[in-house]
Amino acid sequence: MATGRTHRPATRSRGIPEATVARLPLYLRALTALSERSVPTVSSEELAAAAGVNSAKLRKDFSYLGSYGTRGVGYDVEYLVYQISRELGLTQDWPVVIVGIGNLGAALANYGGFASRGFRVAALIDADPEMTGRQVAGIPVQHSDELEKIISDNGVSIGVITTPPGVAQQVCERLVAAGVTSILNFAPTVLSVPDGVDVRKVDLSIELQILAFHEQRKAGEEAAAQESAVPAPAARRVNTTDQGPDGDVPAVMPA
Amino acid sequence: MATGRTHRPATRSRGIPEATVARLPLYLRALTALSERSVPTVSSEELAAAAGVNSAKLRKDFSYLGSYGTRGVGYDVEYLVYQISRELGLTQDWPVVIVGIGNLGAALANYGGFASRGFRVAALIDADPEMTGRQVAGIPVQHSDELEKIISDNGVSIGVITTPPGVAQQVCERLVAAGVTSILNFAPTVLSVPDGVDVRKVDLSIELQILAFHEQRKAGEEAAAQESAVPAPAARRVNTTDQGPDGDVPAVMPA
DNA sequence: CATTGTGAATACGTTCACAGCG
DNA sequence: CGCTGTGAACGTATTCACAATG
Repeated sequence: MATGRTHRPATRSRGIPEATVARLPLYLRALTALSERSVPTVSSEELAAAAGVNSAKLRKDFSYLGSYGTRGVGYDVEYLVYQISRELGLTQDWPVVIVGIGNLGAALANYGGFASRGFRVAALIDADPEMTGRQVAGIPVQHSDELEKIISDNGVSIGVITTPPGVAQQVCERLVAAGVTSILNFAPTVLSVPDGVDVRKVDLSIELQILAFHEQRKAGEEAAAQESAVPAPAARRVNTTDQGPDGDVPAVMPA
Repeated sequence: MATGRTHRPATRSRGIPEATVARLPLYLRALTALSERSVPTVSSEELAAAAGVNSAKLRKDFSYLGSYGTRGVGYDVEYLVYQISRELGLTQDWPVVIVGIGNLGAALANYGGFASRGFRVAALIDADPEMTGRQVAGIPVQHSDELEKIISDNGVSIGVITTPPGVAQQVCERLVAAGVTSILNFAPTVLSVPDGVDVRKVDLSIELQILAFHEQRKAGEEAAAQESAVPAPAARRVNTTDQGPDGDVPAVMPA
């Protein structure tokens, strides 16, 4: 078992850069909105603004898909929607299982944007017999004993893990053994999966910590800004390493 | 208003690379687990395995923080926990508000990993008068009329948006106007924020689409692999891509 | 002639490989 | 002697800037 690698590293494939792939859904969302407003064409500049990127990046991204634009004009909205959908594999149906129907699992089951775009919640699975048989978002919760059967009966290849961290690895292994090859992990754990299985993680706590880092830095800069009377043009002093008197002993807090 | 930039681009600062910052929480989590098991020291190799990265990357990351290891031995667990916590700004308390107490907001409010690590849910805010006054995770839900007052009374600088996409931008603007400078956005929208405000987004739909892309590619590779006579080892039935001879016109689906 | 598509330049991130050191 | 810390090499991503073109 390889340790939680996320993507095939070497595989040259047909080579759409990973960073580009990660932005395609963003473009698609912006394009879908335009499509709904019946906008026929859009320039790279406009679309980029709607997607929150810059236009050079967007054009480069699209260049990996092929030449779908018209010089002097822009891109045909419907056509691009289709091309990106196809590239992302959204023209087919993806049955998905959610394992762990606590607050978060239930929230995801109810999430509307799930059902759209070719993703279909094929089953909700929970280990708690209390949950079994209940309906969440109109879908019955099934017991985890059924996991393997559900996966194979429905041809599920994408699994979502919303269990407590303690059982996530174990659930992951069962999913993979049953045939799942893509996992979206909401549990705060590093999952180990065999080669060929993709894992993506969503981790609230990590996101907050990253924000805290930048927040702290901002505070440092402000403090520095006060120091000079004349507004220093670019006197960025940055939270210089001195963290007060001296870093003596920790004050560790629990996980 | 700048369009949803996520981080200061130019700012040279003291330069811990963004990629490194994003991994620090991962190291911290692994270290905390070791600390709980009273492991005194750990090598870069071991810690890297626990965090799901390779050891060269980990050592390089730590080198940006300073030289906290001992050659021939490894890293002192407690000391590293402290140094990373400090670097991330987790030695201080971060009051956080969650706006939009639907399924997801409630899930986050209940999320345990939230309260640990210096983050404290200072308030839950919802626009629905029905919700107001109810308790979620032991915290009373307050009406969004109070938003500005709550932010300033509690010195909140981090806001979490779990509203429907339609109101996310508007909520974002109120948060920013009230003094929030870091936003974690769960709504599937691009947020526009002024310079100096950080936005991070968590987007289920995007993650699934990225997985679908790779999943689709795997299917394609298999098909190719079949061409050779030898029985493909893991003949996973994969919902094969070909949606007909050629993609003629779209079949656009709603957002 | 506005806008795409893309080489070339730059910036950022990862990995290698080994000198330095406890 | 084992493991860290880090320059140098490599690879990936972003941005620039402009020639190509409908």
